[in-house]
Amino acid sequence: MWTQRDVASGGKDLKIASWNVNSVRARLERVLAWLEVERPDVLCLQETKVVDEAFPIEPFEDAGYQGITHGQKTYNGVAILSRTTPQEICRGFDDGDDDLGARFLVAEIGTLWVASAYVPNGREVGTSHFRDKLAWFGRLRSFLEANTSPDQEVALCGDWNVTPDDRDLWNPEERRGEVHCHPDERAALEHLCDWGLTDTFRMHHDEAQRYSWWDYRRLGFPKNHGMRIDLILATAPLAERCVAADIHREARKGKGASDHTVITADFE
DNA sequence: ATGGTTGCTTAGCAA
Repeated sequence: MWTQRDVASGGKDLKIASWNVNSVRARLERVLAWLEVERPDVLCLQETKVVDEAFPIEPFEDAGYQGITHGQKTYNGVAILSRTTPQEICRGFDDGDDDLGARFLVAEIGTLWVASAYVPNGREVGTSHFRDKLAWFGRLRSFLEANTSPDQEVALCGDWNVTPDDRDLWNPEERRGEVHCHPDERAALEHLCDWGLTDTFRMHHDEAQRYSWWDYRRLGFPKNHGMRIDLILATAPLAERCVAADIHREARKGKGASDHTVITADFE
């Protein structure tokens, strides 16, 4: 697969990015400006908040990307943009159960599998929304078991709506047991990763206080009161090539930002 | 307990 990409990208490296944009139409200029500078090979989007027919695909094509989308009106919505052709593999889990909105899309890019995932928020511990969130992780693992293998190169990118551990939020004591850091959510994420996935950011960074999301309402960004809930997870054959991973805090600055910023992982 | 902000859709929901 690297041979094909060598031709397309002019190098052997692969850069994957993931961004919960909180409306692709509201964020279009900001995302395009970032793409222009960083030129990732693949960009996964979440919370596009638009039906497929109205997704602004042309400006992305003009910037050199092809895209596939899985959207809906008003809420949710995911997309995968790629400098080489992405072949759609699946939208949703195809398990006959309620989709809980447009939250999951898988593409094949060369022989690499890339997914864009928007995990249900869960709202409050103890609610049906929270139970659906936990179940969603199990459904994702079942999907992976049925459709691919940890021996294949797979990148799962998205907004997981879970902090993997206490380093990943600014106020762990205050928030203990609450949504986004409840033990059951962390266990659900861990169980998913036990299938054969690695958090690429933690391969390269041990430090706390590196966040991918800051609350609009509490004006969390200038105080760096946030959470790291956006992750790029990779199977071993891909992870062993991961040479860098980052959170691009600068893309959250200024007016007109999403409440999340963009994250990347680089593979050699 | 509630507030604060943002986006979509237009008063209320979701985050």
